Amino acid sequence: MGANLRQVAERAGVSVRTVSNVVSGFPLVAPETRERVQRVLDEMQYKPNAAARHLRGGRSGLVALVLPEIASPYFGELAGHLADGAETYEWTLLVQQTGGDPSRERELLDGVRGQAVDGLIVSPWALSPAELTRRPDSAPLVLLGEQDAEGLYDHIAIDNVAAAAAMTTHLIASGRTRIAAIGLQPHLENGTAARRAQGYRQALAAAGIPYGKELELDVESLHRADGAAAMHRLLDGGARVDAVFCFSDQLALGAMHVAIERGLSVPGDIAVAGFDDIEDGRYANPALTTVSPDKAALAGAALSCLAERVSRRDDPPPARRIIVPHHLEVRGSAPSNGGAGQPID
Amino acid sequence: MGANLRQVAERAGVSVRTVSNVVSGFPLVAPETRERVQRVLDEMQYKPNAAARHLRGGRSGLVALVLPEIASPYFGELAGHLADGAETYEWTLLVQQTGGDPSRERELLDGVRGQAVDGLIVSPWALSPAELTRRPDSAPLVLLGEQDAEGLYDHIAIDNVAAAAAMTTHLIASGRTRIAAIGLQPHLENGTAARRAQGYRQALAAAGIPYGKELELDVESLHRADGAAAMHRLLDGGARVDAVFCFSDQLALGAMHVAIERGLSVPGDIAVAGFDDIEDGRYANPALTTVSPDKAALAGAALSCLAERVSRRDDPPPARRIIVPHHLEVRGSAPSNGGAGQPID
DNA sequence: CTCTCATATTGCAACGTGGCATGCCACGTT
DNA sequence: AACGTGGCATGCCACGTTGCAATATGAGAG
Repeated sequence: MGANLRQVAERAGVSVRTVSNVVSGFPLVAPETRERVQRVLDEMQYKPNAAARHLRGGRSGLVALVLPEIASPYFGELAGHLADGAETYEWTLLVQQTGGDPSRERELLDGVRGQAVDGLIVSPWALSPAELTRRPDSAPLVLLGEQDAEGLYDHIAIDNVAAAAAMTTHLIASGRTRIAAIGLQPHLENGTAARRAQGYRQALAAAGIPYGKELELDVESLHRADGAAAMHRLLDGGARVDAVFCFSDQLALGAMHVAIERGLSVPGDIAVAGFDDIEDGRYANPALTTVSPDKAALAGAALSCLAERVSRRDDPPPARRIIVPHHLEVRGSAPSNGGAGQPID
Repeated sequence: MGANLRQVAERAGVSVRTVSNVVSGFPLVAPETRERVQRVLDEMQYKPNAAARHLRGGRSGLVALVLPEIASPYFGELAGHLADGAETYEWTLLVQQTGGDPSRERELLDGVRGQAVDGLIVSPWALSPAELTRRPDSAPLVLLGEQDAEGLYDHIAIDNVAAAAAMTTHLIASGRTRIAAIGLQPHLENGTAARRAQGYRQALAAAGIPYGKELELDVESLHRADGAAAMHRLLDGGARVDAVFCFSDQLALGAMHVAIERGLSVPGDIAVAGFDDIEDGRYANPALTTVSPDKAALAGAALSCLAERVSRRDDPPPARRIIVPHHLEVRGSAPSNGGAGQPID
């Protein structure tokens, strides 16, 4: 077990307080005292007790990451950036999965581990803006993803409408006209899918291409299996289609798998585009064209926002809406130049 | 902020101790007192203070997961199982990435966040067994993956030798004879790659197929890019090859991507097999044949081992070696029946 | 030689909880 | 009536740390 301040103080022949001063770098300590105490600290391998510090100072050094599931590649990559970045602030990242369960989301928002965290980074799934407001005042919180909770919390996201429109425009420019969308989630209020759908429709409208229900497919969640199932529905439905824009890479990989399994050529018969730029997509066959959000920037902004909010708890700044850059990553599954064959019936 | 015991006690007209007794379910409390106190607790939304409990009781309710990187799909899926399972023990999972850096691994083993965790679940990368022993006595630890630290710590793993042999035998049975291996890591001492290589060679030897250096490819790490690079080296080397067994799914996906990019048919010209059964492989094109470890069992065993070790800190049980089941997941990239064309030169 | 000031060190208290020992009361027994 | 018993409630303390205020020491100025 590590030694505590009292034991070090005894051995060094000074008071506990002085040892504490040395440890915390308080300037008013005589150089020789500091040196002697430091030697004893090293000798006894003193490690500050986190529990005591937390109790005394109210800071735990923990930040909770609340998300639907860590096994999802997008969240995994994001968590990686967050865990790395957290070190800058001397924070440790703690993972809380909600599994998309609203009651669990609510519970975690109210208090993760008995308020023992300095802040929360939350990626909401099922909770509506209204429910987010019903939160008892506890640890600071930043939201990942655009929310309609404008003015209540900081939220960090890319411009989903613009990104979806850009991707749709890219598909149109490459010669596609029958572009389906997979990934609408009408039963959810978190707004992300709705925004992507909005960008998709905007771009179609701008190009004078009609859009409608038969090319818009709902999904329950964003797993590959959902994308696969949606693709089956789409192809079974008999609608003419020469491109599919999926609102996540996982959906896209599922959809593309089914397309190929059913004998279609990608991108020859049908182009496939995704959203998120997860590592899998880069090495898929063909490689997946996708919207690439700057995940490092997303993580960095979330952390710096949270840090500011933690340091100014008495005088909280107004909630901010931070837009992080994104770009299109054009790869084989939906290349720029045609590559399109005839739309299939 | 949440109310504390003292405030609740005042409001309820009892002592702090009695409130504490109610909270902790101590039996010697009169039913009516209990009820009254409980009502006040609910009213004031009392939430126990984790820092104080930790300081008093020495339990933090935190378990650290120490791994190379959370963004890696295998670890992401594992972390998901661990985070779910941790709830059974009222633990919260905390993520520490080492990035494969030995000094960082050492540092984290010595003390995560100032000993503030109840235990550690560690997936070592670069540390040798010898270095693992040089650990100051602190929080209990279980290792993921087979280690040569026999007798020192619990370690939970699948039988890597048997699994690799089984996959190699499967490839042989499907008619392949020139089977390359991608994923050896001679510079690492953690032993996992070495064990898989051992199983691979055993199976080849058992089938009377010679093996040698020109079909065994080293990698620096286990990313898709490493698999891709190795595949380029293999194909550029000009060796005849009709199958590739990669020691991780990520390597396999990278390798398969390159094979297809370079115009080979998978599995026609070359079969590809992986290891880990990550979700990506299931939806790859073609779907990836792989060794599937029972990740839920792995996570469950790690947690239950750790829990036992935590509860018996004074009387620690001997270190155990737990083998978790695995099975072959045969899919399109290396099917059972031939599908093999001629080996390429 | 004393007063002041800056530097250096210290003791006390408190953060919220739970273990321990003890106090108190009512009731039943001798 | 005195005593024992068991149910219930409470006060004190310690866990390790740090903020605050107070004190000790030495140097320099008047």
